Amino acid sequence: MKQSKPKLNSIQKALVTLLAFQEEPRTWGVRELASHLDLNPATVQRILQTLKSYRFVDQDPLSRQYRLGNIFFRFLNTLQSTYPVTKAALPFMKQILSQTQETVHLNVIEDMDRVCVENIESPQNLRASMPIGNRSPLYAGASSKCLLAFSTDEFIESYLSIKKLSPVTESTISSITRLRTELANIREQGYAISLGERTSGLGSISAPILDHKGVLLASMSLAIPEIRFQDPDHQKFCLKELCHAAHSCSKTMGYMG
Amino acid sequence: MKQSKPKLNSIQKALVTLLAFQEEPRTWGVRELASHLDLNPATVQRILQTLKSYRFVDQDPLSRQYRLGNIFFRFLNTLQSTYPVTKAALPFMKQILSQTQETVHLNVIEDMDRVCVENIESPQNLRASMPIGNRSPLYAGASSKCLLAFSTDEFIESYLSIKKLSPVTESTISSITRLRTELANIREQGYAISLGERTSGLGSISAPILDHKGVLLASMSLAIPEIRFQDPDHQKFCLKELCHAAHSCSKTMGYMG
DNA sequence: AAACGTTGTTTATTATTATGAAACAAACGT
DNA sequence: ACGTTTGTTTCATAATAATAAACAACGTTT
Repeated sequence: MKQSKPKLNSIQKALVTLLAFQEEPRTWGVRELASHLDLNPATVQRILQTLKSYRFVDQDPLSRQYRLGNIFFRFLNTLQSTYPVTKAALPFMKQILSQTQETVHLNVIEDMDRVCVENIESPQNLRASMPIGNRSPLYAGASSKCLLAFSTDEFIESYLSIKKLSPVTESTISSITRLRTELANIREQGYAISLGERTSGLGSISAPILDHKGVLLASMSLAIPEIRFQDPDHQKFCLKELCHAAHSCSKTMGYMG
Repeated sequence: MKQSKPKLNSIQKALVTLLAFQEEPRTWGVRELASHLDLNPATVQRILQTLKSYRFVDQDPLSRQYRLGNIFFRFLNTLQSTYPVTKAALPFMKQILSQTQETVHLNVIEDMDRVCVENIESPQNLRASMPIGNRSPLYAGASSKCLLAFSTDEFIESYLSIKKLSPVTESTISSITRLRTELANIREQGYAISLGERTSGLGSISAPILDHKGVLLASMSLAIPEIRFQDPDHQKFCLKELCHAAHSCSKTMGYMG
């Protein structure tokens, strides 16, 4: 439910309509969606028809309900070739996988959240999963904290002033002062570590990828099941390899630290 | 360059603008894009500003050029949870991976092309890659041919009447009559096999996933480097496991063959 | 340095365009 | 057979987007 009337133009209405499909329920009827967005059903109807004709949405012939069109799968291709980080990081990620045998993933900040933009899953039977598109708040998990820690001070401050630290699991950091010292630590040591902050039983190590100006581009991370995460030798090895790879990748992006 | 004036409304113009980012070059200036789409620069300017405010596009602060916004990464998440096939197929794909150690991928038809919607890469050093969003024509490669073979006759006919069989590699099928007999074969035996039709040195096996009405939902495929593909035992084993898994998945989707 | 040719962006007017209440049609549940 | 819901279409009206032209900010060339 949108509050009041912010007077959207037709394109904005179309985009808001598309965004609605990211929420639950992920299929909508015309009137249902119209009242959710506080728009006229006829308007939503016409918008959906237009979106449908360009395959941005699909309509189930039976239920007549609308859902997101799989044209979006195609944009993924474009994204990955448009963003230089992803392409640059992939070989390093493969290298880490073959060395550590753990799930590697790459994350960026998108609208004050962490979003996974690339991944390679561990071949082991017990492995962590981290699908592309996966999202979490910037205070939960190593990848998230690493991204936040290496952001600009302005961003960190605005983030901390806006966001409430609502716990994701029982291990999630819930105090702002604890988060601040944690971020300082991460900047100091150059990597982030967490266990079960986002998913219970899942450990994670993360290091930043920086560009020629030292500006944060992404975080490269390993997601490791707790049972292997708690083996000190394995953790130490993973940490060393990850930091090395992330640093090499940063150098590829022009960073000279 | 668009021909003539099909009189698009504003939403259509916005969608066409988004679609332009799938083409090369993948970053656009306002005037450049305007002349490409045969639209007024001011119009494109306003559209881009709107798209930018919703993060459907990003603007490079330095070059002022526009590129696709990584909000699209998020839609991927939604897609994969919206389409029941993807969710249903994943466990079977993992199973095949652990049995065959080869890259598994899932494909659907999108606007007369094959598009990869899910994948798990082989852990081996020599492995085939098949990223999500990857696209190919429906006549090149096992996954593509399998999708086409199990489509409706109407679709096949309209496809063959519209598309030209332009070779992707030197092994690509380039004769319509040969393609027809190939499709009949695939329907007969229930799976498709190819070697180097889309990528030289890459073999592929594919089987369809059907719903309760026997309608095609997707094709599940193995992508195998030629050196292992040409081991008859390995190929036979992969084929058996893939067909078994695809059939089990079809049953999950309600198919009773 | 000055003139030029590019950009991206803004402005103001006109006419096209989207809008929304109501009507319609089809499906479902009772 | 009824009422209720759905998706969809209609059409007069009002709001919106389109357009050409001007503006501002760079780079390059003269």
